Amino acid sequence: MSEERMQEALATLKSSGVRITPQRHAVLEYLMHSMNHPTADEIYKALEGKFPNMSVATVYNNLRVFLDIGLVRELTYGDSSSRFDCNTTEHYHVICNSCGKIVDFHYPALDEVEQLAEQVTGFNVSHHRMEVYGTCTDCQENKSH
Amino acid sequence: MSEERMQEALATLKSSGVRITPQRHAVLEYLMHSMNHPTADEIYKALEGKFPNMSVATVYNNLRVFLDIGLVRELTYGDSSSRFDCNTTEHYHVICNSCGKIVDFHYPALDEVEQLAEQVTGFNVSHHRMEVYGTCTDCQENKSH
DNA sequence: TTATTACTTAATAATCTTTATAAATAGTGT
DNA sequence: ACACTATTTATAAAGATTATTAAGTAATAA
Repeated sequence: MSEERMQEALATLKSSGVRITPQRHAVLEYLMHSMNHPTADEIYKALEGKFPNMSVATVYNNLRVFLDIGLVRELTYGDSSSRFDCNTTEHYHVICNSCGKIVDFHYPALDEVEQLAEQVTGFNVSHHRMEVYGTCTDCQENKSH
Repeated sequence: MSEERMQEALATLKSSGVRITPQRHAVLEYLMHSMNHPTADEIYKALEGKFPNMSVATVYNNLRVFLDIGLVRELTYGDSSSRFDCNTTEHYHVICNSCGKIVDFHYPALDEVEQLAEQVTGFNVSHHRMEVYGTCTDCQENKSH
């Protein structure tokens, strides 16, 4: 299942004329298989074992390549570092105010919002993003103690 | 009109036991009267003339105070620095992919999304945010040349 | 196969935003 | 006016990201 997506992504890269290097492959693979929207640093740390000499810049470079092609999305929240999400299926995020946990949340796309925004502002709308904030179950329990 | 909001904000500060210093007053005033969701640095630069010795830290300190009291909201987008919005009336933002312009967009609050998110994830939901992205009218024109 | 070229990596420095620290200053209540 | 404490200032420090440059590596053509 996620193998398919991986093959598809590799094909997209190839057709965009992007070389598939071992480091690039590893970053993409990590993104594909990770469910927690990692930061650049988390990716870097996770691949340290496999690529002891890899530079942080390489992670950033490759993330930018993926971003440009549209393979991944960059998510910026209040905290200092960006997170990267390669889940291309439409979904929203629910974020814990207290521990920062991010949970995927499926909801029918809000097309009518985009349409109204276009009418009201004259923008040529491309997409939207939404996040819901709250306290996750773990943090709710911790607080009650 | 915005004078009322200013008075109201000052009252909120006072009742929270926060001192109203000239610098603090100026930062708040600038936020209140600015319509373009400024960054901390923009605020700093704008007040440089009036307060030649003001420190950047002062801007950040005051912004945090305002955030804690709930007078302003912090907006984090893809670009490097946070923006600050003191418009407390509920609204969403439409952001230009090309020039970064931010336009306010009024739409009935998506309460049902919050409710469903609560049910599905078990979170105790506090709020949500949404941004619509696209190309603004100016950038559409520029592209067509 | 070899050479050429362009792309990619790695190492490092630099930049930029934001936060921490400590001393000086200024508000506020008495 | 005095004392107490919050706030400002100046500076340094931290952290994330980008720029730079030299070295390495894949793709392509001769």
